[in-house]
Amino acid sequence: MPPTSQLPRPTDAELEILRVLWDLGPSTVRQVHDQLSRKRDVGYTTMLKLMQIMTDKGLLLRNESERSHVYRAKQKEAVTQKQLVKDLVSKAFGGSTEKLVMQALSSKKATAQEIADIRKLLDELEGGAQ
Amino acid sequence: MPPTSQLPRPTDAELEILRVLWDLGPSTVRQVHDQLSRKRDVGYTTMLKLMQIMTDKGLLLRNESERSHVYRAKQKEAVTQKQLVKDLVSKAFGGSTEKLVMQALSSKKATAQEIADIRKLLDELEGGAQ
DNA sequence: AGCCTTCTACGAAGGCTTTCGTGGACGGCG
DNA sequence: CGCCGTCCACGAAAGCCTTCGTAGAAGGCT
Repeated sequence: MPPTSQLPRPTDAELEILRVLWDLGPSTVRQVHDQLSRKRDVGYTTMLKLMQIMTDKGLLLRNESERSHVYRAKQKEAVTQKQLVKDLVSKAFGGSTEKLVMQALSSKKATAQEIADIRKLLDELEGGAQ
Repeated sequence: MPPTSQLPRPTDAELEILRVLWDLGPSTVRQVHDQLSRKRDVGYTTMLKLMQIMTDKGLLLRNESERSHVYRAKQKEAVTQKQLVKDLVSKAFGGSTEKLVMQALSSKKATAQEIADIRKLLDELEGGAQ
């Protein structure tokens, strides 16, 4: 409903739906349900209800011009991800993005390619900043 | 209660308490409440109830030998942080830690020092891996 | 002993999340 | 037209999160 204010953080189940919509693009409840029920046992009306609530919250947009309504994510994937990271940083890392990055990197073996990618990003950040 | 199984993900309010305990070390409800009520208006019994529930869940340990019970976090800060990052990576980044790191770095201006720290960590990772 | 303060315990309320069952509307088909 | 399958709307149930009111136990002080 609120078009201007900040959207609420999606719950786990909502995030699952968002990921399907980002992947498939605008979809009906049926399509989302078909996709999701491959991974998890979930009822059709459960999906429907969830997507209706998400529309009320402003997380999704709904096109009602066809009999089967077509839903799409209001925000792009990257925007939501950025929001979630920011939220986690503030709530679990005392606001330090660096700590989160260090924790993420040290907890997982990165490939040489990934390390190279991150180095490149660091170069760009350094170049752009100062 | 469950000593062996994986602890549940702390809620936002629980994380707030954990952060105080990691900071102060083992503390009474009174001490946690004093600390937290500087930032937020929160009742004493609310804190108490929350910390009792967290003890039931296994997030906290309680020493009852004194009249004022002394609570401490069961897991170290870094362990919980690692868990939270892993959870977010799997639920919002399709399992790609690299994507989370890129998203985190690009969304915040890092200082030269921070960039240097991260580079150092990358060096270590590379050295250790291959 | 009586009173005051501090603490834990208990329970309940209100809100949110997740799940479905049911029912009514719509459109196609025989 | 009447039936069937698909879809949306509604409401409710169960569980969890967060909050707090109240009561009882414990200890100190006079």
